[in-house]
Amino acid sequence: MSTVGKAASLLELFTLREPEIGLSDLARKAGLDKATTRRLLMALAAHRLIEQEPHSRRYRLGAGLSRLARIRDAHFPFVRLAAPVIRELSLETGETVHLSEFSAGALLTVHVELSAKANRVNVDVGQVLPLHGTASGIAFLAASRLEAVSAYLEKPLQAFTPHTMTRPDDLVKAIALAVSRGYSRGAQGYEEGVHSIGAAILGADGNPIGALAVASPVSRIDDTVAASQGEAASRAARLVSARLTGEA
Amino acid sequence: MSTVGKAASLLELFTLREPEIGLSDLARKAGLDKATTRRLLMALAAHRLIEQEPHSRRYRLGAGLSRLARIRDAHFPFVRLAAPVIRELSLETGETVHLSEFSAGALLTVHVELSAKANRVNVDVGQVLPLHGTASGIAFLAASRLEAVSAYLEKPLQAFTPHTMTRPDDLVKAIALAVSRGYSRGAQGYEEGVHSIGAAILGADGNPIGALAVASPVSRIDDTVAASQGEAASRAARLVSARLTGEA
DNA sequence: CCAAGTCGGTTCATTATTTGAACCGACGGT
DNA sequence: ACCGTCGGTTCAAATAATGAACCGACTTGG
Repeated sequence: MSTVGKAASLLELFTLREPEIGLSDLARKAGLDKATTRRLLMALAAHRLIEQEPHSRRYRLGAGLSRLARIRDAHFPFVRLAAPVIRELSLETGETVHLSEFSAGALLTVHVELSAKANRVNVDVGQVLPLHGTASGIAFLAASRLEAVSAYLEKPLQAFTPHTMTRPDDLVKAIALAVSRGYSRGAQGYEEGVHSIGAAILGADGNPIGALAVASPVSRIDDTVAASQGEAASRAARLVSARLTGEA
Repeated sequence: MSTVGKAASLLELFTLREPEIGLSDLARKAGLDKATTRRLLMALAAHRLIEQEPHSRRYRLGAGLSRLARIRDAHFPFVRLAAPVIRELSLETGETVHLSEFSAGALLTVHVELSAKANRVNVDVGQVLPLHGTASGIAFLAASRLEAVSAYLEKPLQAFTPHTMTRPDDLVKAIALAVSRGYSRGAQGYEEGVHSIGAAILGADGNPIGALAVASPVSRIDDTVAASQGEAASRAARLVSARLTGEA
């Protein structure tokens, strides 16, 4: 792996659950030498992508990241415009709703609004969703150009649960159904017990840039509920798309 | 420079004014070879820190940055907690107010609330403020441990305008004054025509972690106005500090 | 309609940077 | 007093980064 890749991997070790990590721990988790890890951290710190807590000497993500994220957000206000719609959809359905953005061949979860119910689906910001295993992904593929879909289906597809669709034929059918309905429906393709309704969000050029999904415990879902969630999700996705392209 | 440093420099080329940049342009601005630049970009893109617009083939900051910034913000909610106070202070004073966070020996501007007035001071998110040339910096130093101040004053101090204080003695006096008043006052030390009132924001351990400042055109300021801005800034900074440490 | 300049992207021999085992001193349990 | 681990450092060996030259595809303008 390139040195830059290693440095980026270090950044990715920091999570909501573990936002501060010591040097040795970091080296172990990254599979790098301690000396190497330290050099990388110093290089990152020089650009404020990493900070070191002066007291405990542990490392954490740096202020430069907030800065860069703000520049990106000002130019590409995906989360900012979508967040209120996501919240509204979560309130309307009473379920967890998450927003994801296409990046490097997969969907990256960038915003989550959790259900108020005790029995709910929990999704973490930062989770990477495969296109073929999630409702969001199927909805995304259904909105993609045909050649992009074919290219994706040619690669081997990993199974995450016994229910994950890995045969291209099955996926083509699921995608066709999503196209006709305007939303996708999937259950337990990525995690057991989770039912999801997905809808794609389109950019100015008509190509999909992300997706949103309503995630519920399977026990709470029947066809009627699914259909109503589908309508709501589809409506929300169209609203976000419209706002992104300057309409509405 | 380390390879990682070069990659980080590439990220820093993206600004609010120029959020998308082509390969050749990027290489020129960074002073790197085109081939090198491309390799770095690919490594960054693999970790979603950079994206490439499929149509124009230009590069922009990636979604991974939003993700990392969110993790950092959840752990260290500086901007999130301070933003409403900054806005309030801006409305109260009618002037531009900016918030900065200490990082790697300087203050990094992380949030700005612009004055509604036509003649106002403009500050950009991302601007790096030196500790000795700005009111924010003096306020920060005034709240720092003495040894940290001495260490900083030992290094040579760059002059940004003819008014920049570069003699350690002058700075020690300015810092002492800021300590006694609870806020700092400075004019044109960093940019001509700008008057600033700064106040430090303290973390849980009592050490400063950043600062806020009210920035006005010098023409609008007299001692009375400055004193009232000082009181307001000091109050706002204490409120942010309290919220950060969980009080209030 | 062609020539010149640009763009994004690629190649591969040369070169410089990265790497990691061993080693500090300091700290915290037992 | 001992052991393990911490953050951090060193330097010869190994590996990854580098950049001049080259592509084909577009734009521009004479």
